[in-house]
Amino acid sequence: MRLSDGVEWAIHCCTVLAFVPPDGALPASALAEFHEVPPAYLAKHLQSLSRAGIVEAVPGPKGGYRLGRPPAEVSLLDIVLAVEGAEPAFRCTEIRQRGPAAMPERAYRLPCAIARAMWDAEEAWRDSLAGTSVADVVVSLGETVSPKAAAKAAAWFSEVVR
Amino acid sequence: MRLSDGVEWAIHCCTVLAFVPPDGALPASALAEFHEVPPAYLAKHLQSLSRAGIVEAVPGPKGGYRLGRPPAEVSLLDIVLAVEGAEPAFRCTEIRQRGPAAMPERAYRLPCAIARAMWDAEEAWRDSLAGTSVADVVVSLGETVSPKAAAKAAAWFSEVVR
DNA sequence: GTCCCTATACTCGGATAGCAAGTGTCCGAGTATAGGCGG
DNA sequence: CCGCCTATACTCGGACACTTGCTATCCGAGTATAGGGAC
Repeated sequence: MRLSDGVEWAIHCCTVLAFVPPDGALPASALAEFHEVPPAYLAKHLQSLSRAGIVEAVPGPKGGYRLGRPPAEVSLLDIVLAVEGAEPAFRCTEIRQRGPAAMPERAYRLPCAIARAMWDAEEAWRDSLAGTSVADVVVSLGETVSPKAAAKAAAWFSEVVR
Repeated sequence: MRLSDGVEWAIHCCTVLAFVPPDGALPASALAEFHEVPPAYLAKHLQSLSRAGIVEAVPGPKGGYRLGRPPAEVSLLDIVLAVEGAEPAFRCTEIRQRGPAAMPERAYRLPCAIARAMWDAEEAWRDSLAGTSVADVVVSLGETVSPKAAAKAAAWFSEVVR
């Protein structure tokens, strides 16, 4: 099991976009430069965020991206689902309904106990992600990043924000 | 993000193996037939379980697999880690250390707040899986499977177990 | 000097190749069994 | 008749092709801007 690298990039981008004023915008190229990742590939993931309404796209010159709603209302789960898709990681293929001990279909009204256990675990994972917002992450970053680093990032930010 | 199909197969196999007496064994071919999955590919996953000590392999004629320890001491997490590998799903590539706002390496002693949030969620997932044993699953199955289905499976089982 | 128009340059968006990991398969190494042989 | 030996057949174990999905990229559609021209 492996999460796409795009998830990490998308979350980092959202934390940066949290500092963009509501009428401003930050181009994808700037975000790619800031994180030193392939611009075209990052753009692909930003499009996923845009489709999900997490970020808002502004076309044309002076355009770019900004958050589609307040940082406190964007959970990490929203971002993960937008990038990775909403399908569950565990997919029950109902192998219990096959083989020499198989029964008529109506015998399988109740969900498979194994699938239920796996889905419960996945729900715990999603709950944890849903309980953390971009605003929370920004606060945590503010507590762990040194003032010098914050100043350096702020200086870069003021040059590329619009 | 997607879990391998082998995880589902491995868990189902362990629930079946829970019924094998301590001095008995069940060949991989029988497990493949019971679940109607490719025998060679299932064998690959059973080997992973064997390496992890979850199942015990008995070579030669009258050989096969049995659980390596009591069903109550085999958690779903053990199985998932054996099949999928122990690497975390989220991998922090430390992109915060790159780009125009990067700082000297010693500025990054504290772990990335984003990675920490992702790992916390993953820990919740693992805790949930660790809290469910094969014995628990067997009990749940006993409660949800119809008596007729159980009898049919038991009949098949008594013919292939050794 | 002011307003309007047009050409421009920059943005996002979807469609297109390349590669790695999961999927599926095969053949070889090892062992308990079953049968045959000798005592 | 009993014990030993050997050949057999069945098991697991690791090494080899193939396919799906992630990784990475490019080009086209749309828009606010900036400059030039007309009034």
